Amino acid sequence: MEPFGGAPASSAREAVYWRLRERILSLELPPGAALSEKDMSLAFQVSRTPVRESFVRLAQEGLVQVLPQRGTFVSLIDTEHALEARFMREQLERAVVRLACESFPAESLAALDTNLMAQRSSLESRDEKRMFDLDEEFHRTIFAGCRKLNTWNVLQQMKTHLNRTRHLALSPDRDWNHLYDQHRAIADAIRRQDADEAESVMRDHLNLTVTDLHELKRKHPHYFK
Amino acid sequence: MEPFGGAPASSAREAVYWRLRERILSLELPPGAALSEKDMSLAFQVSRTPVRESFVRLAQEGLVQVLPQRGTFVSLIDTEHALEARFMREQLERAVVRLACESFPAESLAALDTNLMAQRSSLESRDEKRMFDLDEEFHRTIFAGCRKLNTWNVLQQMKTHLNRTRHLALSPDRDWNHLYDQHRAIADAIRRQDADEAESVMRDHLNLTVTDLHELKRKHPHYFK
DNA sequence: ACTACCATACTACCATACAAGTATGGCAGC
DNA sequence: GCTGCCATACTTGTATGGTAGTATGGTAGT
Repeated sequence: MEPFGGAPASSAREAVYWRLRERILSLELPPGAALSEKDMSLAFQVSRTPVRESFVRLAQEGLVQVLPQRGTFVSLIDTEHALEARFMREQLERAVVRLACESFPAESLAALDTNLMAQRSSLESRDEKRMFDLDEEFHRTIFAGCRKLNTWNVLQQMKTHLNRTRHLALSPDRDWNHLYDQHRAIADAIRRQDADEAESVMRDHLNLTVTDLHELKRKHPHYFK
Repeated sequence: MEPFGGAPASSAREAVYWRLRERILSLELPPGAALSEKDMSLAFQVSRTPVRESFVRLAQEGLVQVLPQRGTFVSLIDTEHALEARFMREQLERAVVRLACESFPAESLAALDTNLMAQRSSLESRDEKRMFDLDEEFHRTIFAGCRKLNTWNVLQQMKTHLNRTRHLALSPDRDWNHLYDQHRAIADAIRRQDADEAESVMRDHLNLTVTDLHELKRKHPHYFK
């Protein structure tokens, strides 16, 4: 089997789930699009059963909406939900970086330094994709050092709605240099155990990348709830 | 159909899901217990399909663990996960109550007052169950007034692991009088827009009800991971 | 007594058939 | 032309049979 490639699949259900999730988050399947168990089972060359079970998972994450006897649709982007995801992230990142200033394992601090060097490198080579991944990894490392990885994972799941808006954003070319400087400042503050400074920089850092959701909603009204 | 009652069910899948969830959270199905599609379908008088789909949902919530070709088991309580749920709740409640002090609709404030009166009433009648529900409702009202209901719902889901420990706890008879006083103090602080006071009381309030998870783990080692 | 093997009885996974509710297009009647 | 009804082609929901992998207990061989 496995007529399609590139998905981390141990079973047909997992394969379908991850493929659908990827297509939804990338807007390849836009909000409001009709999915159908039959069509998907044909497209993925599996029976309706694993497709249905993927729908159950996606519905629980709020990525699709199942209307009994009517159809299954990619859910519209919930602006309120996305805004609250942003709120939760800011509050929790600020709290965690304060924790990091109280106690942070040396190896995690070293990981931050290694990450920063890699950031500098990809900054020079203008590798935006890599810069983006290193950004995520940087923040994740802080959570890991505070033994708050479950919290990080919850945030990741909350961000799904927000992630879909990224592909809509006018992509105002983030100022990666500034982001890098802030990352350095955060790592330094953790090393100096300066909680106030760390939290302050983190707050500014997170508010630097916000996109105007209401403007996006105005530009793409049919994608939003 | 519907040979069992008391479950909010529009479909067999929903019915099985809620019934199972309830039994897991109440420890009627203890951590580690083996479930099986066949047994559950017999017990609930439905086919294996809705049972399987319930398992998918429960697995995504972390309440059960599906081992392919081996079995499905009620997951052990993850102490780390429960502790982080507590952490997230404290941080977010503190942040939200600060928000409430900046701006809070009059009707929500009235709802808090009404709730407090009901608390006083159930305090005198020693109605612990009702007191517990009013406690939840009080906190939920604060989130609602700040338009952070999604955040509240995320917290509720995070708390599932923590909820299972409540039935294990030696139930040291909460000091409902003290909790009531704190609720009053929080509502007053919101009314006076005193953010520092509100956050401070909220912090103490949340830390009042913590149970020692590590001691529970020592007493019931086979229930924990 | 101990070990390796194998039949058997499980398990979850998947495909398929059937049931039941819903939207839609055409047609009869007005 | 317009309205109401109904056949039909959808949709998801449920039941069931077969497949493949896994744990287990008994047995033959050492």
